[in-house]
Amino acid sequence: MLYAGLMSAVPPPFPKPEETVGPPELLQLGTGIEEDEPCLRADAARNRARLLEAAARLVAEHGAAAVTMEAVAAAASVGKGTVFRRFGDRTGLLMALLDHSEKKFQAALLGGPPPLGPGAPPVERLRAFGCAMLRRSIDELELQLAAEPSAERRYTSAPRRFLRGHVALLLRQAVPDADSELLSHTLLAYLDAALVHHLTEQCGMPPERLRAGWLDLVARVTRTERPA
Amino acid sequence: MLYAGLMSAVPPPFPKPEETVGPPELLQLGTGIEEDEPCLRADAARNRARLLEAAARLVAEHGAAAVTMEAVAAAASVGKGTVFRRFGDRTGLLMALLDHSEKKFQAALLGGPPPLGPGAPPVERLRAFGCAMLRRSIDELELQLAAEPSAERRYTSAPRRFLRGHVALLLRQAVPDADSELLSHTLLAYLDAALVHHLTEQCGMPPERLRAGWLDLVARVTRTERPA
DNA sequence: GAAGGAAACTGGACCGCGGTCCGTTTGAGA
DNA sequence: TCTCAAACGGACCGCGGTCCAGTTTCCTTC
Repeated sequence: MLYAGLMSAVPPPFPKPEETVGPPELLQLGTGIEEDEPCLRADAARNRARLLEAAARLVAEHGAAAVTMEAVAAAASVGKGTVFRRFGDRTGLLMALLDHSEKKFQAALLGGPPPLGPGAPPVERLRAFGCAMLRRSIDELELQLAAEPSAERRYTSAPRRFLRGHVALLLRQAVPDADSELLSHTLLAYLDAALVHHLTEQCGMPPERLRAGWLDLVARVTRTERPA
Repeated sequence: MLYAGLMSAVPPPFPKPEETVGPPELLQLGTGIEEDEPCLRADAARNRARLLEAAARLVAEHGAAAVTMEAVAAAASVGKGTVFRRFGDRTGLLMALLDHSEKKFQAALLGGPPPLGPGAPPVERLRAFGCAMLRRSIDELELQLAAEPSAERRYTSAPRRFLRGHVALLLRQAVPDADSELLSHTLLAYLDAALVHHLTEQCGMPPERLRAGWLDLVARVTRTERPA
């Protein structure tokens, strides 16, 4: 019984931190550029903005490892408890930092021009999706790595669920006979930030090879031919 | 400069903790059942054994979350520094706990009976490999999850490198025209402990479906037909 | 527009754990 | 027996995360 309390999901001390993106499976696109969470008290909104700005500055100046909760709180002239109340934990803060580019990407998938957005055949959209993800991963590698949730929560974060839903949707159209839910996990795994980091930084693979690998993978999984 | 020292790989305070398995890419099979690391002073070997036994007991009695370095040290009547000297960090300790089953699995791959071991056609060996991995993941889920290294080291741990080498080898035989290095990462990702945990525990998928998904994935990747 | 009260927010003391350091002890070869 | 590298152990540090007493905001009611 010594450690009994450690394992159960205890209710958080404050109501609820913040969800990075709309809860269920598909987000509703807003006006396009809205920044603040809707219902936030004036002081809370101000502190939230200051915290994000301070965190971004720390990342830019000292790298993601310098983003300790205490440092961010101090840099924003705010108490430590406030940071946790707003973002839940360190991962939540880092994910909030990535949220802007995340939202933009989701908008491009849902309403942007083809082949990334709707209008192109599904296999082509899959190809474009992977290439865009690889670009994004390479650009924001450090932050994406630092923001990686613990193993238990890795597959339940809102952005992840959205991406998976998107890929599964395209797969259902492209290969109706397959278990598109499982296949979508496989495809997304190829684009995982940690893997991309390993291959590019630690193995020295050129991004071009990763891109070619993605096109090949899509071709095999959908049993189509690789594009010319 | 405030955090300059945090990012570089500092030399460890003691010579070198311990590698879970032979360094390069392929392990050399020993007599089959050797337990201790070769050159270890008597007191060190004794403490190592006591630590592993204490850790295993803690896992069995209170779950992997109860395996804190301090608790293990105390349970083994040993200093905290000793635990770190022997195993490097928490991940190292947990991986050492998994080492026995790991070694057995590697032996089965290298010298066991087909289709897991050599002798069967490569595609068939791939199928068997995945099913065996799924079984193992499901059995040791908690420990495997707890032992997951940080994102930076996830793809460089010795067991991981071995498994990847094995899959890449089979892929080279089965689909010589593909980028088997990249494909092997994709296949291994399907068998990742965290994903298996998510699908079985959080989504409630029956293991049978995962197994079918693996067979389908292998078929697509190798451009073969699913077995009867 | 003033008053008042509940809900939300704040901030810093506090805790436990992973990881490091360094003075002390011990075991094995000469 | 002597010597010294190796191993030991516990004090120490920084960080993520929690708690709670005090403060602020906003909404309702007059």
